[in-house]
Order: sequence, then structure tokens, then C-alpha cells
Amino acid sequence: MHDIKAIRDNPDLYEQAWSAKGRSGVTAEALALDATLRAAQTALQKAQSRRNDLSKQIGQAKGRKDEAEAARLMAEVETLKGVLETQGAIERETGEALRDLLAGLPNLPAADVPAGADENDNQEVRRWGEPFAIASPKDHVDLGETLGLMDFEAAARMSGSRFVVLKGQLARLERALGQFMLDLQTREHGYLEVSPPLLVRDEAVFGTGQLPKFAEDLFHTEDGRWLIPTAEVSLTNLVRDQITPTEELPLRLTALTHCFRSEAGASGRDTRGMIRQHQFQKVELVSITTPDQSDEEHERMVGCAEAVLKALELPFRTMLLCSGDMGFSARKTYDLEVWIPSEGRYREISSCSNCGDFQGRRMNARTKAAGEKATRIVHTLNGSGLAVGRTLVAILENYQDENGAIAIPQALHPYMGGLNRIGGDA
RNA sequence: GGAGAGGUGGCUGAGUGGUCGAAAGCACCGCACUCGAAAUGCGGCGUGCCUUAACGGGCACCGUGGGUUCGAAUCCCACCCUCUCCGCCA
Repeated sequence: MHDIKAIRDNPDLYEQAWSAKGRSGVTAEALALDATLRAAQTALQKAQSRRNDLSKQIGQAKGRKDEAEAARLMAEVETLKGVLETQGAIERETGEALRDLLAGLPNLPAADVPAGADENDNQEVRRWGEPFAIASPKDHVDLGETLGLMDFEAAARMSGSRFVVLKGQLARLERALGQFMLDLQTREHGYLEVSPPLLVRDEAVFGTGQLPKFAEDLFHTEDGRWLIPTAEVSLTNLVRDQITPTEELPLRLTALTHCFRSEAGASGRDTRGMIRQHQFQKVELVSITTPDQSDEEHERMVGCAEAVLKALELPFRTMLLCSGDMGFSARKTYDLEVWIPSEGRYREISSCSNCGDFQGRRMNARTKAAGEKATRIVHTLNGSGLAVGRTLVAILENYQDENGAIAIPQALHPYMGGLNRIGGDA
């Protein structure tokens, strides 16, 4: 959500960004609504002020038993009724229209975000590790099914497409990955572990920006709640409607949760395997900061996500997304892409975004320093640290040997009860 | 699921139609007193919005949204949330 005052101060900047996303003219539309709204507010408040004044006098007149004066005053109030009603209606309707309009407009890219249309315009920032030399690599589906530990058919029978059943050491590997990531982020990077609700209200999903525009991407329950598509929703909403003392910022939160996505717009994409599922686990990182801390925190957060891939010794590259490839709420986003041998390319495994005050304003999350009078909207950041399912895919494919066995990365040995290999002779 | 109670400022808590944005206490801040502190005294102490060059002025907010009324924290309706008892349950 955008600050209408900022739009008023700098209309060209907004118009430029929104027309690039096919919404030319919305800036003028918003400003027109704003002008109407404020005119109505001023007229309404003037009338209300007069009414309050007269009402007070009516009370005093009645106190003196001066019924004639009271009647005269009441008649005068009567003449204000028309203004009160029409201006009140205009204020309500215009305010709502303006809110609805602003709520559907995406965040503006930060100044250092490259302009571009789609993923082809993203910029590689750095690269870590070399893709392993694997002769005719199998994909994770082949590997998992051959091991007898990954079953898409059983999942389809009970749940439909885009689900999977993991068994035995693969189920354990998934669990190990989640634990390992959570431990890394809490112990080494200072994030506070949180176990949040997975079902949330409309307001929560509105706050992070999935509503109102992206309802079809989410699962909705019959009692009117939403399954979270990411723990970003639950973690960020922890500060909704709160004034967090500035001294407590940055607030660093993490959670290992399941995530649920309808993948409505992804028909036909990644239908094979575990890359794109309706349900998957993810360790999420969220930071709540002051406005001046968020850029620095963003770089730090990317480092926290990268640390997981480094610890697992998986080759990856870090991409700075261009303006056209960023999500609705983000002002700047880095994606981490891990090497997937069977596809011979890098694929997204983490996305770290600085949302600026965009989400904070939507959820009325503010901060105030001790002794200060004014509150400020907080900045919010979120990133995956990492997506567990895709990490499992990357491990299977990158650590396979010619016999279809999987080596377990060193860092996970403690979490696998000392097991260092799945399949083969092990 | 059944029955009941309740949501007022950072906290406790008064207020059941009219100078109530809201008593009082606590907490906090400033000043005075003091060598300093405590105690005491005086003053201050919510949020958002509109308007103003500024000083200032105004509107709204007593869980949320509607309604009644000249006027609503107070009356009516709906919803949300919390608590207690019973039932059920991992």
C-alpha cells in the first residue's frame, strides 16, 4: 500500500513505475480521488463542528429549562443535515474507492533495481561453487522412485497432482534439512524461532499483499480462513497493529512451516517432480526494521540464505531481479538459484525481498523510539532460508552417484543419525 | 457444541444519553525543593486525519462495523475477541 501523500509529492515517479506495469493513468485517478476526498472531509468536518457546537448549546438550554431556545437550536441543526449526509457519503465512498485502488497497486522498485521485463533481464550478482561433473545425471524423480522412497502415484491417489509421499530415509532427509536450516538461522544468525499459525484471516493475507489481487493462488477454508502460502504471512503479521519500540529493531524471526499454494497460474509448468507442489516445507526469514536499516538488513539476509547452500556445498548463483520480475510487495529482490544437474541450469531456491514500508502500511505496523513523539511505519523483509523441498531435490541430484545412491552432505550427518549415504550398499 | 460474563488511554479502573477524549490511582517525563536521592508539590503525558507558512484550529477514535438521536463510551443490531463452567478432543 502506498502513502497518498508521497504520491501527491512525487506523482511522476509513481506514474512512471505503474505505467511500466500497464497501469498508466492510475496516478491521476488516485490524485483525483484524493482531492475529492479531502474536499468532502473539510466540508463534513466544518458541518460537524457546527453541529457539535449547537448540540452543546441545546444541552445547556435544556439545563436552564429554556425549551424555546432548545427548539430553535434544534431547528438550526436540522438545516445542516443535508450537508452532513451528502458530504459524509462522498467521504465514505471516495475513501473506499481510493483505498481499493491503492491496495491493488504494486510496490515501486528501488532506485538500484535494473529495469527489465522478465527473468531474462535479471542480473547475476555472484556465483558460488562449480557444478559437479555428473555423467548423464538422473532427475530426482528417477532417483527417488528407484530408491523406492518417493511415491507420486500414491500421493495422486489420495490428493491429486502436485503432491508427493516421501518414505524412509528421504522422509528423514526432509526432516533433517528443516532442522538443520532452523538451527543454522537461530544459532548463527540470531533469528528467533517462531511456531506460528498456518491458517490466517483475510487481514493477515491482505497485510502481506497476497490479497486482494492473488486470492486464486491461495487455499481458502470453509470457515473463511486462508492457508498460508509462506510463513512470511504469519511472521510479518506478528507486528500488525503494533507500535514496536525502535530499540527492539531489527526484529529477526524465523519459522519452519508447511506452505500451501494452489499454483493456479502454473498449469503445465513443472508438473513433474517436487519442484512445484501444492504443499511444501520452508524455513522462512523475516526482519522488521526501521526505514534506515532495511537496505543493510537485506544484504545480511541474503547472506543468511546463502550460508545454507554453502554449508550444504551446493553450487548456486545470486540474482538481482529486474523490475518486471519482482513480486507485488517487493521493492528489491535477490533470488538464490541452485544448480539442478538434470535440467542443466540454475533454479530458484530462495527469494529475499525488501518490501520497504509497503506491507507495514497495509498492516499498520509502526515503531517509535523512546522519548520520540512520532511513529514511523516499519520496513519489512522476507526471505527463504531455504525452501526444504527444492533443497532436497538439489541434494538428490547433485550428490547422486552412477548407481543412483545419494551421498549426504557433511553438515547433515548429525541430523541423519550419522548416515552418510542413501541407497547403494548403505 | 451448550450456558454465562466481559472488552474504556502503557497498566488498574470509574463512568448507563448532554461542557466525557473520558475521573482516580499506578507507571513515565519536565520543573521546584535537596549537596544528591527519596518523599512532597506543580505541570505534562494516546492515535489517526483535515486545515495552516507557522502559532494554532477542527474532525474522528471508549473491541469492529452499522443504526437510533439535535447529541452516544452510555440505547439497538451484527460481527470479532477474551474469560468461566459443562460437553467433546490431539
